[in-house]
Amino acid sequence: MKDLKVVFMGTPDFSVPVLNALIENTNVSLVVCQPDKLVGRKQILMAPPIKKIALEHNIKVFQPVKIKEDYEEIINEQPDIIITCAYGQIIPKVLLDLPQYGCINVHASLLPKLRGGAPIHHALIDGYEKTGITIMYMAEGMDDGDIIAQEEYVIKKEDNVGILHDTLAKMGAKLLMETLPMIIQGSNKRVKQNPKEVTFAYNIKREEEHIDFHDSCQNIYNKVRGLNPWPLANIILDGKEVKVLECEYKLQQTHNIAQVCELTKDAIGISAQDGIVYLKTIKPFSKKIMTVKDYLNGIKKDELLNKEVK
RNA sequence: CGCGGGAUGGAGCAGUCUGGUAGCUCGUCGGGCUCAUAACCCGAAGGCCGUCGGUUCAAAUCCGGCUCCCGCAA
Repeated sequence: MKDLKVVFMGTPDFSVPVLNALIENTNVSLVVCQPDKLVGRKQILMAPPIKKIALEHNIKVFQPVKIKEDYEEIINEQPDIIITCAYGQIIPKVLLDLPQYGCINVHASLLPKLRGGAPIHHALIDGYEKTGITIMYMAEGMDDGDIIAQEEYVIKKEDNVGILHDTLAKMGAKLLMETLPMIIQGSNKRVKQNPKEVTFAYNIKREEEHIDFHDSCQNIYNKVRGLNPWPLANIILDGKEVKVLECEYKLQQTHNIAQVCELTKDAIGISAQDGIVYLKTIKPFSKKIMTVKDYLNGIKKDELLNKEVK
């Protein structure tokens, strides 16, 4: 496959293993990613992870603001195949029809489940038992193209976004490499998505990061791990925003929902709809991430008990 | 100059307004109690209070410069 001329389109860390695998096994002639972004308090211009990899390998980089209007450079490249993975923009039809082997996407879910930009987060937040990787042909709609191959991953209780992200990223690179030869030979499967099974995984909105303790323990637990390590679930504790990184829970009868109902040596217990959620690792306002054990060392416990949590 | 929070033994904090002995909850080490312990009791070590300068008889504390960390907004 060394002579296969590939245009790769991707942006964040998730697409790094895929790009690395492609660089190793094919001829990646152009990398397309989102423009550099201003990040942080100091508004430093940061290049996407994919761009750094490309530059290290002396591969051309193209960063159109709107791929919909600005795609000449890709057409001029005359790729045999276009491979995308978490690129972040809808690819125009002109490009979909361009390469002889088509446009292939690596998506982090078992399509047609979890179409959209945040499939890893939603797999956890929405309580899926399994998720995985889909290799697919791209179509004009969002993640609605025909499926070529899938690999399943059974979600473990202790998984969070960080673990799932890294696992699926590697799985995606591996599955793509296994599937690619078949695509070139034309021996691959091609299955339409069942419209009845479609679910969506839209990007996380700010208000979705907040925990409502009137919810069930299981849902709260899923939200906490489904937002860790980024962007983190938050609560208002004693009037200040606190981010929650890790928690446990115990199902039992509760009254006075959304109150600090129990303080142990290393956890803050908050009553939820069907039990108590124990905060284990948090990030208090303006502070660094710390265990609740450390946090409790620095406060007066009587003042926290029975406080309302929003 | 976008808005705000912060820096104090190894950890998390109080003390700063109102200048005058370095405090609290842990951890560590030693000893005791106990069948035993992450429990309890006794004891110890460990700090240039972020940094540089100023005011003062005296600065963690007041004034000014700087560095670094965190959240929001983008």
